[in-house]
Parts: sequence; structure tokens; C-alpha cells
Amino acid sequence: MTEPKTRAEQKQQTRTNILAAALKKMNEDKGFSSLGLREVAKEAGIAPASFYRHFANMEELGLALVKEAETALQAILQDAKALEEKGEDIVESSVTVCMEHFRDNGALFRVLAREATGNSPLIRRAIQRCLIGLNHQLAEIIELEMRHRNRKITNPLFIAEAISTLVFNLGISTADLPYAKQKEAEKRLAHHIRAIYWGAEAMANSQHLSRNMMLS
Amino acid sequence: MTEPKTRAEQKQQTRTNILAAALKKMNEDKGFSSLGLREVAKEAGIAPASFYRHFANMEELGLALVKEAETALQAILQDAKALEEKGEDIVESSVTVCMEHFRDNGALFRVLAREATGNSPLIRRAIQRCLIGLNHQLAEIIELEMRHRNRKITNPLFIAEAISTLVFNLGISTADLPYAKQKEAEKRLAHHIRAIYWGAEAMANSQHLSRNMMLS
DNA sequence: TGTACATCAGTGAACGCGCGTTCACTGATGTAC
DNA sequence: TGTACATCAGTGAACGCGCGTTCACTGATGTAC
Repeated sequence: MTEPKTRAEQKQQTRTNILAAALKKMNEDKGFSSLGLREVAKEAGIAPASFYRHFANMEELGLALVKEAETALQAILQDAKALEEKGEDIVESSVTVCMEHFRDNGALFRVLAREATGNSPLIRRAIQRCLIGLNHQLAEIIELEMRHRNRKITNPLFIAEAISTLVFNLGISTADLPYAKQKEAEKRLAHHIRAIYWGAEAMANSQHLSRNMMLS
Repeated sequence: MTEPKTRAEQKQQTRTNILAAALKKMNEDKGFSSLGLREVAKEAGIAPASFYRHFANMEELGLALVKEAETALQAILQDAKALEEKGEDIVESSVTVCMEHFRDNGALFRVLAREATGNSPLIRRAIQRCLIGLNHQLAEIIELEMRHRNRKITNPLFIAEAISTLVFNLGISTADLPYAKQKEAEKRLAHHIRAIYWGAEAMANSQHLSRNMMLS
């Protein structure tokens, strides 16, 4: 039997069920702010009142979901870093890995994107902090990659910001599309990112490259 | 007196009031899906039942808002095109103009961004169509600009997509920040866009440029 | 122009409904001796 | 090990509330003659 035993484990299990229920409901209806406490409780198989044994209100549930999403995003970065260290083509393979994660955790990331401009200031700030942190980590990975290849680019943090914005948006808007469309989106995304890399490198090298490349 | 006279004008005025009320409420609470019919009616100064003289339900209101946002976005593109024809520095000045529009219509664009992954499939599809159309128009402007300057870039539509995504995201997430922060965001945004332009040009010229610029 | 009638934007009251929240409770699990 | 007591996750009933929607209405505006 995989039945949990202690009370603490039981409780943890129920909490997990609530989070899963919220995610499932969001995948159906879309949108956290239009998600009701009773709705979640019903999906999770508990009485509405039981919800309060785990969260003081829906906002706290939202914060817990953001934390889950943050963990999932960290996992993507870890994968990307591993690829980098293996010396693989970082753009092509990172994009593929990314999209896989988005496929698995589409609902989770959609919460993040939605609530980044959502109802609760608390949740909004939590997401902002999360994304800023991720950008810094991505910037570090990019710098590492550049050093390995003896390249120079301008302001890696800016580049990281541009890349993560694009990945995030494309990823979310295509996560529930059919496979062929996703693959096509991957190509576009890889193209975008490569353009940014090249541009950043061109900017860094602009001192000793022909001036006629300078644009606006 | 600027009092309207005919019944049709009166009705139009009330409709406008409803849209304005919805926008105002959204700026306060954020989020269309958590906006109530009664709430909007109250803000607009009409009885709840009167709402139905203008919209069959909240979703129709949402669609009307999307249409408004689309018009506002078109205005941005017109401005950008005008700048291009004047021969000004298109990146720097377009970004400034863009951010001005985002400041004026922040609430409107936030609706667009939110509901792009929102509750109503009808609204979602309307927004998708709108954004795709805009990307095509932007791509045309970019191609025009490139021809004027005797430049070549890769796939202008891809580039337009990357640029509009970045502009849209940065614009929305900074529209309600203090002025100094906005100016700083403008700089970052201009940097991103320039990197993309340079990258796209570098990619287009890669045949007759030194190979060591090829990255991943 | 004046009169009789039609239109229809806006109203106020009423409806049934599902919401979030509270509370005293139950009963299995955990602990002390 | 057995017994008596404490803990606390989960319950079911009840609450007041604001929601979306309906309906017959009002009365100013518009139209026909």
C-alpha cells in the first residue's frame, strides 16, 4: 500500500490535492481570479470548510502556486545550464528543453503570466521578484557560455531579459497548441534568440567592426 | 451646452460611459474576469438592468474593449510609420512614442494582455487575430525602413513578432511605474530592439561576413 | 403647428443561486503514563 | 501493552450577501397625419 500513515503526511497529501485541483480547474476555465474556493474544494474532494485548514484564503493558494511555478522554472534553468556545460548548441537545445517543460507545466506557467498583471498586489510582487531572480541566473549562464566560447556581448542582463520575455510569451501562447504548431513556434523562437545573440555580439564588437553595420 | 440631443446620441454616450466605467474599475481592481455587471453599471451611473440595452452580457463588453484596444494599437503603428517617413531614428523615437501611448492607454492594453490568456475563447481568438494583423503591419514598416536605408534583414515578420512581444510586455509591466523607472525601461527596450535589428542584419549578411561571428 | 400614437433607453423590484465564512461537531491519530 | 486524554484534519449545516437576470413599467423622444 502507498497509503500515507502519519497525520502530517495525510495533511500534506490533501494540500497537494488542493493545489492539483486548482491547476486542473484553471486548465479548464482559465484564470485564477475567477476560481472559487468551493469549486477548488469540490475538485479536491473535500468540504469547503476544510480548505481553511490549509490556506487562510484563495490568495494564499495563489502564492503557493507561484512558488510551485518558480520551482519549475528553476528546473528549466538547471537543464539549460547542464546543456551548456555539456557544450551543446545552447540555443537550439535550450529551446527544445524549454518547450518540453512548458508542455508539462503549461497550467502552472499560465498562472504566473496571468497573475503577473493580476488582482492581488501580493501575488504580483511575488512573481516580479521571481522573474527578476531568474533573469539574473539566466544572465550568469549566458556569461558563462560566452566566456567558454571566447565571445563578448553587451549587457548580458538585458539580453537575458529579452530572451526570457520571448521564451515565456511564446511558450505560454503555444503550450496548448498541436504538436506541429509547437515545433514551428520553437523554430521561430530559436530564430528570435539567435538574432538577439548575434545583435548583442555585434554591439559588443562594434568598435572594431565596420561602421556600416551600425543601425539607428 | 454640449448636451447630446437625439436618442441615438444619448445611447452612444451611455455606451461610452459603460466602457469607460469598465476600464476605470479594471485599473482599480485589475482583471476583467473578476469584474461584475452590477459593478460596471454602478460606476457608469445606470441601473444594472440598463446594461442589457447595450450588451447581451459581459463577454460582449470584453469584445468591445478589445476593439478599442485594437484601434489604439493601430494608432501607435500609424505614429511609428509617420516617424519612419520623416526619416527619424526609428528605434529611439518609436519606443518613446510607444511608451506615451502605453501611458495614455495602459488599462486598455492590460486588458488585451490579460485576456489573451483569459476565460473567454471568443475574446482570446479576437485578440490573437488582432495581434497577428499588427505584426504583419509592423513587418511592412520594418521592410520599408530597411529598403530606405539599403539594408537587408532576415525574415521581417519574425523580427516584427519579437519586437512587438518585447514592446508589449515591457510597456504593460511599466505603464504604471513612476516616470524615472519608465525612462529606464525605455532604454532597456531600445537596447533589446537594437540588438534584434543588428542580429537580424548580421544573419542576413552572414554569407559575406567573417564566419567567426556565427554563434550557435 | 397640434395631436395622437409608437418607440425604446432606462428603471426598480423581485427571483433564485452559489458564494465565502462561521461554528460546534466527530473521530481517527498521537501522546503520556 | 493498555488506558485515559489531547490534538486537530475534516465535516455539515447555517448565515448573510451580492450576483446575473427577468419583467412590467415609465416617460422623454421621435413620427405620422
